[in-house]
Amino acid sequence: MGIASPDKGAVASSAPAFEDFVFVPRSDIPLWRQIYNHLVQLIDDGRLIPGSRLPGEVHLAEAFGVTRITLRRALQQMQQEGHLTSRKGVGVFVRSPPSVLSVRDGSRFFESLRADGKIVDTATLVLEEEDADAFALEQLKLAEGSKVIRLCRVRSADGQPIQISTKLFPLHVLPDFATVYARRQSVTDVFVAHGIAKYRRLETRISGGFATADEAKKLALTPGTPLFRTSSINCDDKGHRIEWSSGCWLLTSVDFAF
Amino acid sequence: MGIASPDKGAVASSAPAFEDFVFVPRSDIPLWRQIYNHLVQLIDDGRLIPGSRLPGEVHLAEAFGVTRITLRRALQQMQQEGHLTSRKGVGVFVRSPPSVLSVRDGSRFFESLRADGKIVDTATLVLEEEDADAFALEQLKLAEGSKVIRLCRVRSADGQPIQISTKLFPLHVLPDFATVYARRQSVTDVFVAHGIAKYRRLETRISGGFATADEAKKLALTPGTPLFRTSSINCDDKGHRIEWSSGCWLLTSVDFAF
DNA sequence: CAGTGGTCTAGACCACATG
DNA sequence: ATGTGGTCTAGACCACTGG
Repeated sequence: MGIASPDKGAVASSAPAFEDFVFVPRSDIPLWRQIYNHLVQLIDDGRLIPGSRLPGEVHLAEAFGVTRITLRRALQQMQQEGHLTSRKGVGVFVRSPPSVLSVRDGSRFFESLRADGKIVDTATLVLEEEDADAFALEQLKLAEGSKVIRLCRVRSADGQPIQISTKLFPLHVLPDFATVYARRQSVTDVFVAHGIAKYRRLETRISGGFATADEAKKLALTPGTPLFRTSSINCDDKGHRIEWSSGCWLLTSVDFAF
Repeated sequence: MGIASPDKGAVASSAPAFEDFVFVPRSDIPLWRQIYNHLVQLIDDGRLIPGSRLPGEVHLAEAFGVTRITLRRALQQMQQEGHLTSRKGVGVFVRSPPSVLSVRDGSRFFESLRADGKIVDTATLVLEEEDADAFALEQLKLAEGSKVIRLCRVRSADGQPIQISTKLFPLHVLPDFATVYARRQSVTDVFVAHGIAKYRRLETRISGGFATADEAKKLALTPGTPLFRTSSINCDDKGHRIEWSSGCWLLTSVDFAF
């Protein structure tokens, strides 16, 4: 499986997926669409696995017998749909999302993922205290001059990042956030450690958008790729707001259910 | 029909938006991106209004001083984001969605739209009785051999279609569906006419996808444009399922809130 | 340094919709 | 018949990444 490890040198051009393969162009379907279909098929069949590198565009174009521009039309479509990512000067990589995962109330995503046998990983990008700005004050209904905790994370399944999130918490409610979180890496555990055993969703919002350069980088996507944007507010059983959260999800990876 | 009369009058080539306009290319940003920014600006400023036609690609390319391919790169990006639609042999049309609208429980969308002063329109595409297939039986928990009513609609705001939906109803619960609906054009009124004053949402699902050729046509979009897909089930106060509904929404037009 | 993807040019032919 | 958008070719130069 030469293409499995991109760092090991051997690119997919020497892999079975692009050797002795037959590509018989038809005339009733655009060439780029046929190439697109062919590549999607390779991914669906598991002959191209997520994280692996494709042959260079020049080689691929030659293999399909088309111009580089025509080939790029196919790759571009696949990037828009989240199947591929490209890194300038490096190559094009398979970025196929691990099918669709269901999210019941926007909270316990990763249990269902683990149940599917996926290897789940959470990376903490930012964890800091700061003065609440106007937006934070409004969302968490805090008094002027309050401090908040900001937490930014990336979550991956099988090594493919599928969500980034930013959360804000009122510091005065969760004074030991940093300590507990450092030990457990779990927001729920932080709540429990502060005596908040139950909390409920006050509001959930879901909208759509397109990846900014920064989001694209963190999600290993091409800028402009469509994605879900969610934001939500949690409060404790007395109705006090204890968490504001916003996140970006791969459009093709999530299925929200309520 | 869908688009706000593109046939009427002069095209935008003779409109102020493309006369005496200055376009000074910079070297640190891709040309196509600068053209994209320029066009988006024109739409945001209201100098290009939804439904109007752009000058031909050849003329536009000349106006910007670039190749047609470079111009098309900009148009393509705008199509992906739902700002433009193209019709082969006809032209490119402004398809900017009427900002973002909030949907509280996935049901009373259009009141908020009307409150915004939008002109709302619902067109019925299909209304027929049919034998329930396996999927319909499962979703509505019907007995083998039941009949259902199928209703397909397109909803528009200010002449721009923003949603298509397909609904299934159990015929035996709503025997007078066709008659009442023909008179009122409202599903809620049909429920009321059958003694169902209150109903509740059993389940809502939201996922993402890309417009098929058929969906693209009905929504006046380019195939492959990203969109929301929703499906939901309503039941009466006794828990009997009375409606299964699925729909497609413009990604940039909706903001779901729960 | 060599190889990669990103951008751009200057042509061309086609299918399609409209008058 | 004309003009439109959709597709495709055959080149070219650049910025970036990696060894």
